Amino acid sequence: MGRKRTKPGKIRLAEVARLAGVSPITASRFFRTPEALSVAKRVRVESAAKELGYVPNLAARALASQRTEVIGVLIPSLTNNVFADVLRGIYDALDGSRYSIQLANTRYSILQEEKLLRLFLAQKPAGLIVTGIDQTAESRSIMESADCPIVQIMEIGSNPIDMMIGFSHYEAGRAAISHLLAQGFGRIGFLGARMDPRVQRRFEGYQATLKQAALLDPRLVVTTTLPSSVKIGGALLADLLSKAPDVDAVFCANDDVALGVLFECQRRRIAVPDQLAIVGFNDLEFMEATVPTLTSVRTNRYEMGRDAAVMLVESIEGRRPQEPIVDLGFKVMERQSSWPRGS
Amino acid sequence: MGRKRTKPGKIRLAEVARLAGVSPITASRFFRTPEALSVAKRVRVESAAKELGYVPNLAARALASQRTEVIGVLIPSLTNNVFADVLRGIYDALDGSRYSIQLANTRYSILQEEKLLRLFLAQKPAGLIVTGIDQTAESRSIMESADCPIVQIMEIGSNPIDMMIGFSHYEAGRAAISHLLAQGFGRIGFLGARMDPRVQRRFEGYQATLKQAALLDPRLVVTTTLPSSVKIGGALLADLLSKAPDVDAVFCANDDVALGVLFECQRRRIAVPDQLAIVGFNDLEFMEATVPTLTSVRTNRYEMGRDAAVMLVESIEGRRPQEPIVDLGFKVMERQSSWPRGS
DNA sequence: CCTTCGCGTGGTAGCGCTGTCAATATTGGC
DNA sequence: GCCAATATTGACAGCGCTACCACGCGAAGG
Repeated sequence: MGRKRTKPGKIRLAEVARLAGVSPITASRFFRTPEALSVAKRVRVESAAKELGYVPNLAARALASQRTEVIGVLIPSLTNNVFADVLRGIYDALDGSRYSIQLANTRYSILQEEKLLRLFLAQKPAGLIVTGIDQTAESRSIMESADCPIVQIMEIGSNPIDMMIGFSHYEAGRAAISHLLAQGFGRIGFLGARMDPRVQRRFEGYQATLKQAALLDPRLVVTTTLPSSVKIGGALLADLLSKAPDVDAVFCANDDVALGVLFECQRRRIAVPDQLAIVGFNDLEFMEATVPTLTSVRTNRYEMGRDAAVMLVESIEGRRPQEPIVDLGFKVMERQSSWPRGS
Repeated sequence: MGRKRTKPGKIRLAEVARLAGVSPITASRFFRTPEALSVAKRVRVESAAKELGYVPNLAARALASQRTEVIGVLIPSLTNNVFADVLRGIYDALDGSRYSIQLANTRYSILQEEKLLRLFLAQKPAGLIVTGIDQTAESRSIMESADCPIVQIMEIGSNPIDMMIGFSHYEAGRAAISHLLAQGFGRIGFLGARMDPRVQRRFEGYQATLKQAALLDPRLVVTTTLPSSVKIGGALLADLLSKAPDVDAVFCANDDVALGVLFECQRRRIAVPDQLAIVGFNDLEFMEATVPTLTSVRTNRYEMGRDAAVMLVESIEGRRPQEPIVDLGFKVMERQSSWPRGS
């Protein structure tokens, strides 16, 4: 019958309470709502906990309170630099807080995302950060009925599940093309890898802007579903040049691709920007170190992660932000690779 | 007195057991040691669980069993591509397994690492993956008394805490320099950023090899504690050229730095490799896409993460690997940037 | 002086699961 | 056909913490 599992060396909350001369529940409150204790007891419990080296048992806490202090984070890729920055923002914001992070990788699959969502929500996280706005209908309904705050990151749209922080990839795509048009380029190609929903929307911005200028030409578009990489950038450019040798500028949906394009130009002795202008996307660190420096659309990835985490925590703790949708914007960083023709 | 907290909609193990017509403990065993059940009951419990959509409560399981199925991972940086690959290996290996990952970032601080170690171990993880072999004495003793398997990754050394997987950065540094010597270069510089312990050991390999060849010259060494980046690569080269204009090759402790060096060469119209050879480290994806292609030391990062996770799981489940130290080696990828002089 | 209020504190009873060990079915050996 | 050995199953009592409620007390109000 039963067992004697209690290890003698184990320091439990009860021991702390005993040493402090209070009831266990009072000691418990010290760790959750210290302001509810009288100053005297607060000090007593604090020193007792310190003396015993007490560390709360999170499993017991989770079981008793029916919730955890875990924030689930779903991102599509661990390799993509873009998400590394977002993650850094999230980790920095949550560093030193009571919350811990549970990270999972959807591999750009909304079905995988749905599966992970079920897995996460079953453990009652304190909050959730998910990437993008293209969840399955099923995922949406799971999240809508979840009883924790949720922040969608990377993009903004019109109907958030709960909260949202990001920017419009469509408008960013438009801005990139408007910049090239303003610089005097007219045969503007599009090179896209992966073609995930966000790349698609940049592409839509590209299309809309060129259509408006009556300069849209499907022969100028080369895409692949392969992941973006420097190498693929070279291949995409090679493909584009064979289809449309008169192209005078390319908008690359990723900076990796833009870097690959730059090297392909070097390989083929195509002058940048005189023969071909290049615009990338995300403004990764290397874009201002290349020769020539590469124009790119800067996105605030670190801030996105950081602010998403802050919004989430505020919301968890009952201080819901006024505005559920935060537009972090973007900025076209104009560099040498898109200098006006013949300047 | 007490409370009625039991939500009616909640599906617990007891419900599954009732529907399956078995005792709760038998249902419990189905999820842990299904082979211990008779086939008939196994089927009954399985279909009952499916019908009810039962999801185990991990907090309760952790509390009752006094252990978790969480694998803690401590890495120094979220930004560095190198760790992204390692992480991908870990996540891939653990995908679909019962284990979940708890990731934390030490920011290259062994004190921060010690703090995180305490935090992690207090929650009784199933296993731990830590980066490198340079823990504090305190950290080491904490880990040695932990009752879970631990894998140190990225490097190998002589006295593992438990298990180890990586390669010798010292030997890798030696190999890079031996390659340059073999190609006929003699004034070989070293450019290092961050100067974390692993970079230090590559540097030691550099020094030892050049000393042996009587070609070591402290003026050829330029380092910074700033994080590695493409931009810093250019700055380091500029610094090196001002101190030692006769340098004919550089070994960059990171590929980012190597890329920055390449661009700085383009900026200064220094021919690579005719005037300056370049060798990088890690063999990131872009190294074979540059113009000229860049020589680098390939390290098996994905495999390192993957195999570390596999070793850990095997060990957790009682199948300790024969050999606690796994050397994954490295390979000098010889490319255009280190072609022999005048070839 | 008594009532009302709210603060600070404590008692009790679980949260949902599993370790231990005993009890029962099943098998094989002679 | 009987007994020991093995395979299955179940009862019980927690794991360490917190939700709920109750209670005592001093201050404010009448």
